[in-house]
Amino acid sequence: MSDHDLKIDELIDGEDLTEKQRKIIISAIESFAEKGFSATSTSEIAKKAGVAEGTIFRHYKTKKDLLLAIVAPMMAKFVAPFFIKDLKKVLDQDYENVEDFLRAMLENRREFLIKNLATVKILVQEIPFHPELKDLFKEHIALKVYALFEKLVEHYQEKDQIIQIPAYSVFRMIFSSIFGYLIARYMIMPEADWDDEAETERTIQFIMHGLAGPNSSKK
Amino acid sequence: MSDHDLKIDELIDGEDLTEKQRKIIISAIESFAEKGFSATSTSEIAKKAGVAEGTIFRHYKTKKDLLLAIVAPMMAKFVAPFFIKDLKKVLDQDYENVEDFLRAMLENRREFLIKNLATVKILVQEIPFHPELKDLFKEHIALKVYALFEKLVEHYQEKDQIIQIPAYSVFRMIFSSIFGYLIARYMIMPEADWDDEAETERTIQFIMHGLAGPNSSKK
Amino acid sequence: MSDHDLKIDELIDGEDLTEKQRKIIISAIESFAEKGFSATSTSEIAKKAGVAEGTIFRHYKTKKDLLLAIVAPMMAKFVAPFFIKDLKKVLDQDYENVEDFLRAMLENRREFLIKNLATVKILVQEIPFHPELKDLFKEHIALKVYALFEKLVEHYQEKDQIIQIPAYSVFRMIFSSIFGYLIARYMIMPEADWDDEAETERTIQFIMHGLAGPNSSKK
Amino acid sequence: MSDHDLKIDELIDGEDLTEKQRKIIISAIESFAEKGFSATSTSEIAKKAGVAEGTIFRHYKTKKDLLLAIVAPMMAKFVAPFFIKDLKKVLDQDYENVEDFLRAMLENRREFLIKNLATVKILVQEIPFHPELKDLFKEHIALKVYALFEKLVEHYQEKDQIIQIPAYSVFRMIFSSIFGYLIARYMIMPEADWDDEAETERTIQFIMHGLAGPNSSKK
DNA sequence: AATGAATGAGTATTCATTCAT
DNA sequence: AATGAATGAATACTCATTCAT
Repeated sequence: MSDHDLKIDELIDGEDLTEKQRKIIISAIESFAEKGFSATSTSEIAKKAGVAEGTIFRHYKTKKDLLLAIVAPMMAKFVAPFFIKDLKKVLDQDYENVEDFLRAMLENRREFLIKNLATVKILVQEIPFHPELKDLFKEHIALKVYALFEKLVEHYQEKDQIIQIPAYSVFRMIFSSIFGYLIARYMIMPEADWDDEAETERTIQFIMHGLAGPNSSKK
Repeated sequence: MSDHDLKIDELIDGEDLTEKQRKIIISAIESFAEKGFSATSTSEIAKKAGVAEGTIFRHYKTKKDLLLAIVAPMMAKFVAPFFIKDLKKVLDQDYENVEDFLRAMLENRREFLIKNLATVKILVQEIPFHPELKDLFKEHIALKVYALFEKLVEHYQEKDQIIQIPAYSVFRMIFSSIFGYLIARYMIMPEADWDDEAETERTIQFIMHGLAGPNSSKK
Repeated sequence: MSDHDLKIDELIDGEDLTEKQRKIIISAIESFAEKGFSATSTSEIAKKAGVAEGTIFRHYKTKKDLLLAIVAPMMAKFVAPFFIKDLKKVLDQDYENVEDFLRAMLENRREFLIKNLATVKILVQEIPFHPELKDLFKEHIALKVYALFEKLVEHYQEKDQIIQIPAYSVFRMIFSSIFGYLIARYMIMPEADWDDEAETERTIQFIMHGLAGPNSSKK
Repeated sequence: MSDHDLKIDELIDGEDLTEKQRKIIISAIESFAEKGFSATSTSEIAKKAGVAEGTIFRHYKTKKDLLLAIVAPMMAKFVAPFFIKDLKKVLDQDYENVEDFLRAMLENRREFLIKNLATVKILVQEIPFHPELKDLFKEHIALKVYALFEKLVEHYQEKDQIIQIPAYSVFRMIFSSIFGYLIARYMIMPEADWDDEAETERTIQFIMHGLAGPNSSKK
């Protein structure tokens, strides 16, 4: 189910990193997530990674390069593949109805979030301050993901499973609901006592009925 | 409709601020929103405000105090009043159905966002890094707003306008949908060409049907 | 016995000081003694004195003027008078022998020290860094005190109570012994359990025998 | 005679210091001695040493650490060894009488002072403001030096060369007299025209007779 | 006489980055 | 590849002093 998600290690090992490089990346992820990019000093990262300050700059020309080295592959390797694989399944009738698709997507994103919590935090927090990140994000999400998603919506709209509203509105609503849930669950109130199964189901049903429109009970 | 929202100026003038103090606050809001709290230097704020750097510290003992002076009153003065006033209206039958209430709330928050865009950006971006902010937020939202909201949900659930699921789930879904919309509209893609009226309506309908559940067409 | 020593208050009231001025001086003495002149900030003094920062500078043009206002009168008013009065007594045969003179001087300086501990501390600590202070000190000690002291030594040398060595050597030895005692007693180890009477006597005897020379037992 | 005293250079080279570190220490000693610790700025030290200001903080985490790096080894390496070596000589009958011991000690401390004048000045001036320094000093002087000194006094008291008064009184008197002399000679009035040989002799004789008591001529 | 807001130079310390080893 | 000493600009914050009220 989540075989298309890689572990952090895989992310990092993907390119041939030295042991030191791995330690630097891991330390940087921890610190960036905890205190923010610009509140984290390179000397702090070096200390936590157990390497000399100079070593960081041997591998990453600037501190910002280090940030990009953490955040860019996440966008490149993980966001896109998911939708591409899953869209195929939808079109190939693997998911006969929206509900199954939503459930699959939610669980898939949940696993991704759990594995990449820190990195996602960094991404979300730093995007507003770094135009390059914004551009990277737009490129990956807007052009690759959203384009596919649009077809998917049309697919279900033809089957009358989704109300006739613009695809971008559907996208926004699904996105808001699923990520609203995951963010609350894993980033805002991870310490609360969640009944994951029930909450997931409610979220799916909320989206389902919301998108089905007034004739939802006809089904 | 939005007479209970104050302008930034009012916020700032609320307490007797000197002219210099006002300039400092305004400059700080601008810079914090644009580059983030810790990437903004006090010398930069001073320069932009046209005051000496020392002047900042005469009024705000630390840079963090300056942040709190910006963010704290927003939570104290704006978040709470809205719900308290509107809840009354609901219980006094001013809003006979959920739909009217949601619409009022969405418009009210929209106006608030438009007026306080920068400050809200700062709040959202800095909350993860400052436990005091998190605490302030919890205190205001969780204790004051959420408690009232719960009653409201029960009120509509008794009238069968909302499906029988836990209030916190309802809260999360409404919150996700409305703020998902507003954030996309004003913070992520403000430059896009939005049909506000239609989009608002779709969002309201999405929530309405989502919360009405399978029997929504009965109505 | 100590009627020629004035209290701090008198020192301060000597010149007509306003209430605020008095508080400033007292606060400054405390802080200068505790942390040193240059480690003490004027704002700190103002706070401790309960006055506005500007008030200090209304009375004392600079921080250094404040230091001088504390230290200068002590030298002017206290160091000189003592010796002048006591020298007269010696020459008038009030003290027939060295011993009585030494005892009187030690007790007199002890009282002075106890009353002006903080101010003396400041004087001692700051003299090395302020040439004006050094000059003031030399003027008072070297020219007034030492000159008189020289006569006194000669007086006792003529009476064969003091060995025939240069007056400045005698001065140095007496000074070292008495102030060595008082400094140890009141500044270095004030918390120790001192038998003042015995220790005073030992010090006097030490000086007496030291200055009497090899024939001291003849007496 | 003074082979157990090391030069500043040795002090500094003792631990492996880089060239820059040496320059920093030397500049700091000069400035601290001249203007006092807290009136000396790190930028001033850096400039005088010809290094970047940051370099100071690479080697000494804080300005105070720099002070301790200067003052602590002086206490550790120089104060203790002297007495230990010399005490042995006394007990081994190398110094048959007090006079020889005093003379040796005075000359030894004189050489030490001449070589370490600036550092001693710093120590003396800063001790009142830094409890850690006071503690270090007490540890070295009180526990190591004084304890040995006590035995020495008893040794001579048994031989009837020193009057029967408490060892701490003897200690104080010798200390006052010798350091009173050295301080006057090298720190207060170094510019005066001193006849060192005669003055030393007078000081020794003063102590000798002072401690011998009334029966001093019996000898 | 007294205030306290305002200043700009200065403070100790940290920063990201470079470079010789 | 890795180090860590070295840097100089930047950092948040403090300073003594001025001045309009």
